Amino acid sequence: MNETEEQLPDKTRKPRQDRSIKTKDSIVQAAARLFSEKGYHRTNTKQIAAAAGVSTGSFYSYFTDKRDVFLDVLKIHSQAMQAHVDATVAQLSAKQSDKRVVISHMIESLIQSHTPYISFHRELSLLQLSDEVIKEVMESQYNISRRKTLEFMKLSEHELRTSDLEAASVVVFESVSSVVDRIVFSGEGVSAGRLKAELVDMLVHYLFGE
Amino acid sequence: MNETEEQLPDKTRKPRQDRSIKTKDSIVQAAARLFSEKGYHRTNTKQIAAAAGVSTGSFYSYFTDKRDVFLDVLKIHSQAMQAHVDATVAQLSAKQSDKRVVISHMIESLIQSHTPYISFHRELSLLQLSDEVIKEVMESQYNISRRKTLEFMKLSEHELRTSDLEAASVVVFESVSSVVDRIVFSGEGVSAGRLKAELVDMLVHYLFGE
Amino acid sequence: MNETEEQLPDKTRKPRQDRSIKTKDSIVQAAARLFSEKGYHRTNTKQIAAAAGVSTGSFYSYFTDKRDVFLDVLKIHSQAMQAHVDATVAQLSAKQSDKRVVISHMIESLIQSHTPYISFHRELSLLQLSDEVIKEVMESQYNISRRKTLEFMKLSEHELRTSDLEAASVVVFESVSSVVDRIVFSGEGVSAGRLKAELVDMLVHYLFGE
Amino acid sequence: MNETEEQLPDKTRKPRQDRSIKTKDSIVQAAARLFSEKGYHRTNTKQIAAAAGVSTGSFYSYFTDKRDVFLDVLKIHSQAMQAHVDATVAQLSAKQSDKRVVISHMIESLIQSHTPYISFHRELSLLQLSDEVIKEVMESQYNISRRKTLEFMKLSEHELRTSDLEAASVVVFESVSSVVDRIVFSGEGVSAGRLKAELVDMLVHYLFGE
DNA sequence: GATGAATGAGGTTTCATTCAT
DNA sequence: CATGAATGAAACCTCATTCAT
Repeated sequence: MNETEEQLPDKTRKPRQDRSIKTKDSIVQAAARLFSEKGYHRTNTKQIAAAAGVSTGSFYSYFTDKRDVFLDVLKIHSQAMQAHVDATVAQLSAKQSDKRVVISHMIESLIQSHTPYISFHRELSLLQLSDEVIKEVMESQYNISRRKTLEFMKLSEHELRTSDLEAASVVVFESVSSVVDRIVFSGEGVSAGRLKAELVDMLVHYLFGE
Repeated sequence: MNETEEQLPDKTRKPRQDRSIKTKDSIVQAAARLFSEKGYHRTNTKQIAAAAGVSTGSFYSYFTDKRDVFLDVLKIHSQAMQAHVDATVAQLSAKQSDKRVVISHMIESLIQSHTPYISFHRELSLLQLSDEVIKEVMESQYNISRRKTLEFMKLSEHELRTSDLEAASVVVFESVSSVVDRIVFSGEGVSAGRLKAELVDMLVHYLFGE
Repeated sequence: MNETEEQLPDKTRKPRQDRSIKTKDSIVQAAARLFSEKGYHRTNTKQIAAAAGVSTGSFYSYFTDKRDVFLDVLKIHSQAMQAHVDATVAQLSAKQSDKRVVISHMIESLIQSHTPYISFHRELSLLQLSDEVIKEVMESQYNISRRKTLEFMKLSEHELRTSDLEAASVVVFESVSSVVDRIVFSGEGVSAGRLKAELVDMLVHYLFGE
Repeated sequence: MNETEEQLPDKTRKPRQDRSIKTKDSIVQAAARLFSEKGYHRTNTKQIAAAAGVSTGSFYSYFTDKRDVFLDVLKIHSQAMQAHVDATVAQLSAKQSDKRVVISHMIESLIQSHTPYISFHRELSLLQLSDEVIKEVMESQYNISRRKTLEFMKLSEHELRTSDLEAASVVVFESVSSVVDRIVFSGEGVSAGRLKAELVDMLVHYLFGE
């Protein structure tokens, strides 16, 4: 977990052959699963290698270190998430449904895309602290999401109550994220349906005032 | 060489002398600081002991392990937080100010009480995953906070738009927590004032519809 | 931070390569020597590793802990001992020599096989106390030896004075073991030859009455 | 566990007052019990002090170190044992019973005196290895016992078969000790009665030839 | 290339002993 | 004197990483 990045001649293999790509992918998959299940620190490289069906030696020919896989897992996770949300947005915009339905779908989609990564997500907040690169990736992640939220809101700009769209997008994004987190993470307590209903209600009233 | 654990006769010291109490306290303080600064996993017991100005041996006569101090830090942190919020609530109720002001003060208070623990808070979500005891402490923490939110809302029950107070309290609590987190955590980006203003606006419209 | 132990995925290494087998063996050898020289408690894993010419890490990839090597040393020691005795028995039976000579050879053989492990042997009685597994290994060890004594006696069953062969085999085994121990262990005092002569005399008179 | 004894000005208290004597005694008692139960190495000074109802500080004003109590325990143990045997001898000699009965009583007496120290006894063999002083105490112990055995045998010298009394006394002592150990130590297997019967039989035939 | 054995720094934990109160 | 808190050396053990085969 170096913070000061030096430029070493890159020793890791750039997969060009099919088999190689598959191997690298299986390592990332294995790592993603283990990180989700047990967290970054309680997962060791030997376990990742074993779960991916390769030797520890091989692990290190695909990744410089443990943090390196983590970064890959992070990227893949982000892409999957963004893609899912993009798809949903595209679908929704086309249909031009009423606000309440749009927001409701949006949230449902977020719950879907969140679910596979429940605990991985938690991990991020921790590592973020201690690693500049991860911090940046996360930051950019956040910004992309926030900007998307912003753009999504701009589609209905003339109908919005607030004039500070920037701040509003943060508030909306955070609120949605945290409630979705709670829905996905804790099975117990208040039901998902009720929480979602209230969240939608809150956003509609906040944004459109009606 | 024992396999079947017999009774452990002399475990962690229960402070009898004043000096002892002070030592234990200084260890908790040091741990709290280090956990906040560097995170749980990047802090080791030797560092905690050193920061508290005691030997590693002392550390282990007050706590069985790192997790054990963590639990104490967690409790103290929670108590401080709850106390701060309680004080704010008490003050606000007395003044009977208008909704917007009340919520605004409330959020300000949360920001204040959150600030000292910025990163410690992040840590929690991670550790929660893998430790049943911590999970329980956190869960109970969350429930206390949620119930307080609920009670706070009930003070104005007849004015509220929603009928599902339970779900509403979760949504409100999560939204406030996450936005406050963002305000406290990231110095950059949209200013605290603007975020707070939008958050207040969202809550007022959601809860009181006006 | 786990409380409920999950499956331990990657415990001690099972030697697959030749090198690995050699390493494991050299650790056992080193441990055997050190345990004999200094006793179990005064030998630590670092010393064992160093004596075996490997790192502490290697030690722990072959054995879970010190007790674990001890068990291996114990097994190897026992096997060597049994083999030595078996060889002697085989040789003696063939020759059909007179009782006094047979017993004398037998004891001589025991002295030979005992010698390399003088103090290691002492250690056993202690550790036995506190470790169920070691207790069992020792118990089974003892039973094998006792049964062999019994079988050896049965070869001359019709000539024996006693009718309680079971009890007799215990008494014979214990007497022989302890006197052999004394012969091997303490260089000083009464000479080995004289002790052996008396031991033989005692057994002959006890068993065959003449 | 120093091997080279230096002459330090003795800091430990020489108990002159009653209370002091009682305290020292209770520490030795506690230590004896714990050593027997868990062995020397698994018993720590804190436990001994606690079991004796004193502070660790007090422990060190009565004994220079852990080994020091051990030595005391050892001495007391020996004395008790010798006394018990002496008493038995005195009683037996008076009665002038027949050989078989005498030996039988003797062994019974040894079993009685052994029982309270079963495992403590095992411990000795280990520590012996690494501590010169303990070695000497044990050696002298052994010699006293052996000499007593010798003297006991001399009472019937004219009836004995052997001419090498010295060697015979060793063989007798070792045989008796080990079989008694087995009787006391392992409750399972062949019954005490049968073992004792065979032991007596062996000794009688060996010593008196009949 | 792939393998898995080896490394060793760094973390955790214990406990005999000292010493301030 | 008694107390028990404090000490720290020394043991234990882990795991990211390297390297011989």
